[in-house]
Amino acid sequence: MDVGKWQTIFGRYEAASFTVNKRFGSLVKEKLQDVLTIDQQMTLSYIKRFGSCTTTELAEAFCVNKSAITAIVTRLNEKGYIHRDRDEKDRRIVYLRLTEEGEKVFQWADEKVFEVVSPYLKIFSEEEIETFLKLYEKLASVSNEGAGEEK
Amino acid sequence: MDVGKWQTIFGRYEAASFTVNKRFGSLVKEKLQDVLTIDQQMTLSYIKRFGSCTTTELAEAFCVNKSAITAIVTRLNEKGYIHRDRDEKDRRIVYLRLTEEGEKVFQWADEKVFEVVSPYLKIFSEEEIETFLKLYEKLASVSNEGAGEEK
DNA sequence: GTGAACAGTTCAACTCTTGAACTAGTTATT
DNA sequence: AATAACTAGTTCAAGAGTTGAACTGTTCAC
Repeated sequence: MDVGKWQTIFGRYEAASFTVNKRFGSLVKEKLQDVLTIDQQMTLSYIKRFGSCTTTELAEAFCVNKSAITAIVTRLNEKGYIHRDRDEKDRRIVYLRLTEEGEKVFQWADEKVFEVVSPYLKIFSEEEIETFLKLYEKLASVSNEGAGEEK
Repeated sequence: MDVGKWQTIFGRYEAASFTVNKRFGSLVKEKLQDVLTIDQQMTLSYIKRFGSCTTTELAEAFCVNKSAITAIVTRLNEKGYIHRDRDEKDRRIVYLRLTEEGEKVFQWADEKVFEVVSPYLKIFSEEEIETFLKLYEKLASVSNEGAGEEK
């Protein structure tokens, strides 16, 4: 394939991801009202998935500085959704866990996001969605390689 | 398909888009250095695509309040990348256009974004990328329907 | 035991965002 | 023509997320 063709493909990808991200982002934000921001929801989601995790882990997953995570976690902690537990053996490490309240609000928020997004996924046939996800996951997987170097 | 299956699909979609967006976002940001933020780049890109546009148009496309656009445009204007031209007939309307400098910096930034993203797209076969884009564009298209109501 | 490395936090400065209040211009109504 | 209603855009205060530098504690290696 020549250069021009790749530019066309890039342009199409750019346009599609722009639209999907802005639209979904806006709908999700609206659904979560003043309870959680999108970043707060994603933070709870990540911690929930792994049971507990550290600031450093979150910073790597979110591709941001650790201080950005500290800020988000502090807000979630003030709202009573997250615990900060120091490791007994290595006292530098702080484990982040959901509180009871945090579990509840995460459940609620995840349901809301599902309600917003799933109707749009349901317009696809079972075969289409499988094909799409396989390719999207492939993209996610390669974009994740060589992840150690930056930040 | 039953509910559980849709939840699985939703989870897979959530995970893939999270990874791709965070990774690409981080790489693009790094490439654009202190010249442009991602939102500024997307704003220049949108204006470039349509030749000129208004604050209201941008706000709808980006799914944000008009005042958010005013802020971004003001910064781009201070940097000398954007003109504000009042419509002669309807003097409420302000047309936003790229300056010479704006055209140049957009060209540069678009090239940078292309350099970051295209290597990851190139791992797909021609058939795969076409299938993926068709489905992604379908998702973009349906997510864009019913766009008039909100905000 | 000292110095290097690491985990996490604090801080100032910036960008983006909202929502309310506002200016200025246009359209509709009577 | 005068008033009211609407529209385009801006300003402002407040809040969220981000960076990068400087900092506190803690652990590890020599």
